[in-house]
Amino acid sequence: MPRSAELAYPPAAITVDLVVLTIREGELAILLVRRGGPPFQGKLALPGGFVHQDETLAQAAARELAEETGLLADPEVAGAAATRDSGQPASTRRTRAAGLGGSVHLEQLASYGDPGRDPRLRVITVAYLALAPGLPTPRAGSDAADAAWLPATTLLSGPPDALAFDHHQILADGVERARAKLEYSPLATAFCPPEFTVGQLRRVYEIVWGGSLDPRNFHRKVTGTTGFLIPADGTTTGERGRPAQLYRRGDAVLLHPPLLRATSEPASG
Amino acid sequence: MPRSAELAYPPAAITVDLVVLTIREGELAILLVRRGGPPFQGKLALPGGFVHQDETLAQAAARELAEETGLLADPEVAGAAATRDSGQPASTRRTRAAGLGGSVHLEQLASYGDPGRDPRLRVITVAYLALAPGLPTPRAGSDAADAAWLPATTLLSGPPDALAFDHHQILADGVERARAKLEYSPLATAFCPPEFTVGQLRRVYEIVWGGSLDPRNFHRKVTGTTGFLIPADGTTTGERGRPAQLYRRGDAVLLHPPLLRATSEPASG
DNA sequence: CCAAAAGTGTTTAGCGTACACCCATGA
DNA sequence: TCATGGGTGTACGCTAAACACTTTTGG
Repeated sequence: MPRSAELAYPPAAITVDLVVLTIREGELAILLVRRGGPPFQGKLALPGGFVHQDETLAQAAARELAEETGLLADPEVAGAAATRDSGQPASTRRTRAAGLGGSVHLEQLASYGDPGRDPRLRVITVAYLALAPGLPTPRAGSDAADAAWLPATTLLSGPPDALAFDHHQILADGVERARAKLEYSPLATAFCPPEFTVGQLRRVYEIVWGGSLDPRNFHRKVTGTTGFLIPADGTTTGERGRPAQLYRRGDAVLLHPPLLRATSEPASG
Repeated sequence: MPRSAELAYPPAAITVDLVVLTIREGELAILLVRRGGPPFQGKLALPGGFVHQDETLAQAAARELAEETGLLADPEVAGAAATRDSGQPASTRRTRAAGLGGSVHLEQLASYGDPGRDPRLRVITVAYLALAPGLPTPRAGSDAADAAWLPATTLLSGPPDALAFDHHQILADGVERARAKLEYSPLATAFCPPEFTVGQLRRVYEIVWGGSLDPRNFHRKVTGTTGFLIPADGTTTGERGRPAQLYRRGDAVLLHPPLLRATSEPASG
């Protein structure tokens, strides 16, 4: 009857870990840091850190994201207002304004708390998934001197112990979440700059899903889904081929009907 | 730089809370307990408790579920093998064999950790969603003397402070997860006994989604989706109308294509 | 002119929807 | 015989897939 044992709880630490995905050089890339101390010294790991006493989980994730990338996040879940940049704890780090995308998509992924996942003490980590437009610099924030973008698919097919802790599993869950949400949400626009073309958006789908889509049908599909895309003024220029209409992401939060990947997908897994 | 402050972490407690859903008397019902002590004394709350030192989050959820309902769970996420009934901590509670469903669907829902959600101390709770076949008794486990099944939709439309803590939000998230997963997964079978008819399955969809479905088209749809249903020997008898073929849940984990609710759903939310 | 990318039109096949219809049982 | 629920057949409309075709740029 643990219910009666008030306040007598087993000690544990709470951290947030970030699966930060972007698209770089035609590949799905993830932000990783190299650990400077034990455990798993020298190994690659997801960026993250302890949750402070006075902040929500979403605020902690947004703070870590700002510290590692200099990007401002736009949390979607848990309803917490973590976009406010005041009330930050005294830190020498200034949260740099978002370079390309205005704000980054940030949502809670899942929690991981197996005993022994951290050899030092019981640590429960709440993983967050962040999607950002392609960042040109391999390391953005000065706080993340050891941060680097690595190809996500290469890591996924590699050995699980290439990453510290259970971060390989967290990465796999994050990529799978992103792949799934492209189907029924306008999440792909989070990988794009504020104004983008249908072709750019299609390339996002192709890279994340790992296939090819018919440009003509894709164009009709996304432009025909109300709330997905809003035409912006102007077209591309200086590119090869015919100039393309620019779009902004619409206010739709769900796609009806969804874009389905691989109709030949087996019904049983 | 919290990274260098090893082991100097803010103290917090980790709990699991359960959104246990079933279908009783033609309604979606949730298992709630009445709190016997502060805070929120006398209020209804989700069943739950502290995570023990030597157990995974999924194991903690399965243990709490067994203590509250006497049902054995079948965790699906986080890959943890919590189905083993050996290695349980010394407890006077025997996990009673599942009465109707063999095992209960159990999956991680989300984590909630706003500062102040528990006035006593910082508590991060990992919520789990459990789906069970209709239980005839309003209270199953002797450990849950104050447990009762309440209509979920009534609670959802009621005031948020009818439940303790942020449990109204957790309940809402759990119900929404269940509703969404009926579309693209065979999850509805978790509300059914091991052998069931297409009509029973359809009633699950109608109750959870809150509408009516064409019995003829529903029948063709679910029987035509490979891996969803496996015909069992025998048919129903003693019921009104023509006897119905019995089915068992298949091994499909995803439904392709999904069953869509409300084609008239607005594209923007 | 040619290559490349954007965008439109058209055909066809598959699926969801609506509903007519038959089947098998209890009362 | 009737009511009730199970199950099949069929016509219609919408959508996705496939692909021919035009448009508009850079080289």
